[in-house]
Amino acid sequence: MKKSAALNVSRTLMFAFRAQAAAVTARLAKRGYPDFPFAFANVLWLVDPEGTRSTALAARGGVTKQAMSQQVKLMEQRGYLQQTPDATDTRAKLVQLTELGKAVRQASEVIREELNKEAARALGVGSLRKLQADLETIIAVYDPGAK
Amino acid sequence: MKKSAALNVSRTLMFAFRAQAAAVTARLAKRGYPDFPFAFANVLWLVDPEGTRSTALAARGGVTKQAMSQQVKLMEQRGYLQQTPDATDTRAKLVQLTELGKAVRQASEVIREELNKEAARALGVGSLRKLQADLETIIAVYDPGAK
DNA sequence: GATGATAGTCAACCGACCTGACTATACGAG
DNA sequence: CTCGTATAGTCAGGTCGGTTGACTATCATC
Repeated sequence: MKKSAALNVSRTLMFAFRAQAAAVTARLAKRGYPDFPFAFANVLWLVDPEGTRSTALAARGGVTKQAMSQQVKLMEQRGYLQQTPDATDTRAKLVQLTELGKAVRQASEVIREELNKEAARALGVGSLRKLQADLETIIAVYDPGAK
Repeated sequence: MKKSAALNVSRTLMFAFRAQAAAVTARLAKRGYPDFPFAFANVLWLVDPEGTRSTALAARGGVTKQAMSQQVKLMEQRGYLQQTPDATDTRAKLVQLTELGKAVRQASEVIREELNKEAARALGVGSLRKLQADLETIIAVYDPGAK
């Protein structure tokens, strides 16, 4: 009757997340950006071209503004981001990608596509799309209040 | 043409993982085990009835033996686990669930089933199974060397 | 112009992991 | 039997990514 491996989405999800994060950092390293933590890549993906307030980044990233502001500071120190005052609000700063930041982001986009492609090769494009959609459904089910 | 939301399994995976972890801890709290971190639950699931060496737990959990041994120590302090010498090897200890540990594990099993059921309701059982299988495929693709 | 929301910072802390160095026991040659 | 190597586990110290709480400065509104 082979019930297939016990249904444990929890564990699988965790390992999938880890594997994926590890793959991204490994490949970034291979492309000339070693010591570029996965969390940095995450932030990179949240910044939009005109620049974004760190508060907004925090919201998008699902973390506190303090956490995000710390990451931003680190990434600024390392030259991936810069902050410029927001013309429309003296309190606010716009977080923007530096040239270096844009380069890493570019690389990370390529990597993401690579990974997508490899996943699609293993699963089929349809399945991959469905995977993402189903994950989103699950997020909604598990965490009705979240972003 | 609605390309549907950009294919970004990475992000989705992360949020799914977070949502799921949050759901588990929240429900454990609701069942009378507050302050029971998700990581504890993870360890709980790894221990088998006869007891398991912490090294083996580490391997199953995908972490170093030091990390696992620290978790085990914490959980022992809180009364969820106990360690007894392994008769077959003086160096080794067998990690076992205490009564309390068994109770929490029981609760966590129930919760896991709840979550599975809710996910299955939203997706259909077939999709849920496929989701898990596809995630496993992806793990294999992204992290060829891992467990 | 007082009042309350919002942008961001500072400081302290924590959880979960890591590496490196170590001790004690086990075990398979020789 | 003992010697070298492998294995079980600990200790110490550090890192990374996040948290909460308290605060300042600016904005927006009534």
